[in-house]
Amino acid sequence: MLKPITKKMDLLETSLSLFVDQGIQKTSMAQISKKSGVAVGTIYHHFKSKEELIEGVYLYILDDLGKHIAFKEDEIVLDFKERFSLLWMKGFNYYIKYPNRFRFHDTYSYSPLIPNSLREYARAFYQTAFDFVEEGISKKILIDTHPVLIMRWLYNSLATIIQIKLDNEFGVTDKMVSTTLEMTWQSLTYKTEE
Amino acid sequence: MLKPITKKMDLLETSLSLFVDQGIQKTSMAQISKKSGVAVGTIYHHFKSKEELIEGVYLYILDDLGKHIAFKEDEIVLDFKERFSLLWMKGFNYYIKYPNRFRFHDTYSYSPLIPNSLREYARAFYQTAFDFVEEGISKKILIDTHPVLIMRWLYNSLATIIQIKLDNEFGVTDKMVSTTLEMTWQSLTYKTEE
Amino acid sequence: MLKPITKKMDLLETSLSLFVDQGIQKTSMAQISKKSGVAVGTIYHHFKSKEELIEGVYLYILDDLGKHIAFKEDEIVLDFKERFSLLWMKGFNYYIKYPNRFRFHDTYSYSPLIPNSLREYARAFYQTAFDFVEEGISKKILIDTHPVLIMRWLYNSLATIIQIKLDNEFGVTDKMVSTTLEMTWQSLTYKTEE
Amino acid sequence: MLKPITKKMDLLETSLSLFVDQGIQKTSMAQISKKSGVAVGTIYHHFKSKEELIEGVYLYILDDLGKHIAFKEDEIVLDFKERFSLLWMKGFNYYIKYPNRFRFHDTYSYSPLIPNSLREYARAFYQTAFDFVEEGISKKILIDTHPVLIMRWLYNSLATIIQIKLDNEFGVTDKMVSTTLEMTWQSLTYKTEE
DNA sequence: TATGAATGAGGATTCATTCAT
DNA sequence: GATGAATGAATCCTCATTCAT
Repeated sequence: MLKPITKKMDLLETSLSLFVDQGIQKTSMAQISKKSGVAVGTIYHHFKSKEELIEGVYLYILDDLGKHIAFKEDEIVLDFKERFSLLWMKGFNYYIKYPNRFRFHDTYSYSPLIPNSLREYARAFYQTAFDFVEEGISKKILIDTHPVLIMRWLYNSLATIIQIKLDNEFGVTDKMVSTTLEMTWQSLTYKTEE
Repeated sequence: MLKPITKKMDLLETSLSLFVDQGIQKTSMAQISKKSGVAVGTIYHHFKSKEELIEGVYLYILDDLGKHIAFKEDEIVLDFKERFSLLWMKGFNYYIKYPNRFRFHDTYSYSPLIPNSLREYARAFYQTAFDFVEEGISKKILIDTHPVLIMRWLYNSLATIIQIKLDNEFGVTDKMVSTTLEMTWQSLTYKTEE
Repeated sequence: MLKPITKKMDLLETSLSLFVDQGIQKTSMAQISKKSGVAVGTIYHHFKSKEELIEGVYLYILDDLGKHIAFKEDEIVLDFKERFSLLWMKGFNYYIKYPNRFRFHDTYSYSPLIPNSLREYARAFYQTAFDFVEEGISKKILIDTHPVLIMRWLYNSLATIIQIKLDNEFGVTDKMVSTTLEMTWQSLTYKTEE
Repeated sequence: MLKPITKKMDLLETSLSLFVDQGIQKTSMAQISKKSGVAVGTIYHHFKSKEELIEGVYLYILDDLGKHIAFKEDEIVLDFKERFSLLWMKGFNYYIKYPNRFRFHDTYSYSPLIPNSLREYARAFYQTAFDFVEEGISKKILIDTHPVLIMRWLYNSLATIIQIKLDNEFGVTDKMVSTTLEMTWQSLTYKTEE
């Protein structure tokens, strides 16, 4: 009963890995078939087309990311800054744990290969994070600017340090990670004194 | 005598526009030929392969961006914060003026379609900006962290507001732009509490 | 179960015929596809590239020739001259029966289109004939010279009369064929004057 | 005044060398232009088309070969066997001196790339050799068979030993060369005693 | 004559998708 | 569901030839 789910997951993981390494279009269905050990015809039982497979990968990552960063019950009670740091670190840890997923998001989120309809879906998906941001603004903890700006700023702040870590140009220390988090916090909150 | 340069530029501009609209791989040489009015064979006189054409587009943008953001003589004398704002705004204005160039950089800089050798080249190219960042750090104006982190942070701060503006989700006001610049400055200059 | 073999054979025969009539390079995969009734893509299922198809044709002929000229059990007991004539006539009959195969061998065996690795293979393949030649030399029936010289001489003697017959310049009589065989034998067995 | 002739010769030699190394069709006019240092357009001043260039190479070799093997005045007086050996050795020496010319003849004489009209021409060209062969037959020195058979036999006997020498499989000694000549003579002349 | 940029038809090859088993 | 051979449109690229300079 779990077989089909596993096979679908296998396909998603294999595709993700090939997409990230070679680019989506340079990855042929035959290649995915070969690497995953699933016959070409069988892939088409699970995904109607290559496009649907790409979307599948996109949604799969989005969905899983959502599960990982959602606040648990005991976390909801934390104060805003604590939850802010927690959210950021959860995102960070998730992407570091699954580098391919980060690469995929970072490369294809704005590419023409991802239909706009999916991006709409993603927006809805980020609602929790959105609510969190609006809570910060209304509590006058976060600066008063457009929530979308803050959302993107958050993602890009994460992306900055993760890109560096994955590029592996030099060792990224925990210090640098916490510095980046601090930079993000500093940039989004009011300075109390001159 | 300027003819060939013009033709090459035409090809670069046409390619850029198609690459950004449809994706690099979905853009065929035949399409570029048709839209640019240059025969396929002629494209191959100027660029040995599609790959070289892609690289050409990448380098062309990089080069031109460099010219636009370089400090002029009378700007060198400005104090650090002024030059910081100037540099950021130059980048912002450049990308807003040439949205396709931003889209191209933003989508393909880290894609497998751009060979690593080119990224090396880009790194050397950004040397000026790099020197500027290091000046800030050594003068204790910018926080003491890895210059590469600051460089990427700068690019991503620009990217954040430009993405929003180009996505045209809602009007981006000058206020939001200056807020973003201010966020960037704040994040890079905060004082650690003693 | 024999289907795929048949299809591969069809492709080989069609290719052979086109290669011989128009030259290998002037024969396009599209032409082979059309004449054989096999889709272009399907050809590439059986042969990874045009080059491999060419090699396939070469090896196919070589292999079949080998089967035809091998001595049967009751032939091994014949004396040397009888086996010599038999071998030569088998070669002659084979090539006359399959003129395209002769044309192919004669035109492309030494062309740059056939990789040297294949020629190595062919050499190994001719081992039987080689052994036969060496038997003749060691029995002092054939003149004492390099076996390779004799091997090529044999092939070229065959080629001479077949070329004429296929060029159809004039009727080639059985008499001429036996004369050519006799010439070959004479040239390889003459007695040096003491 | 000799310039154009030289340039034309350069082109012929360059083409010959490329044709032999890579095959005629894989050799592009651009390649010939590059290797010879003659602009593409200029090649077309000397040869109306690639086909004419190929024919030019063919005829150039044929012509030069003719000059080299023609009997000089003092050679005409030699007896038949002496002239026979002389002719054969002239052919041998010529091809060994110009291996590419041999390779070209050997590969393309019967290829579809050489139009039949040229072969007709070649036949006329070989008239001298033809006359010589007929002299031998009518004098009852050469065996009484079709002169064309003897002509081809002669060429193939030469080809045998030259192929081996050029293939460089092993050292070809003078002894082997004279053996091959002797084989040729033995095969074409009557045996006086049983 | 000499040049080489420009042309575009034609060639080899790939690949998403289908379908009979 | 699973398979993978078969398909042919579409892609990148080559190249003989022309022509303006």
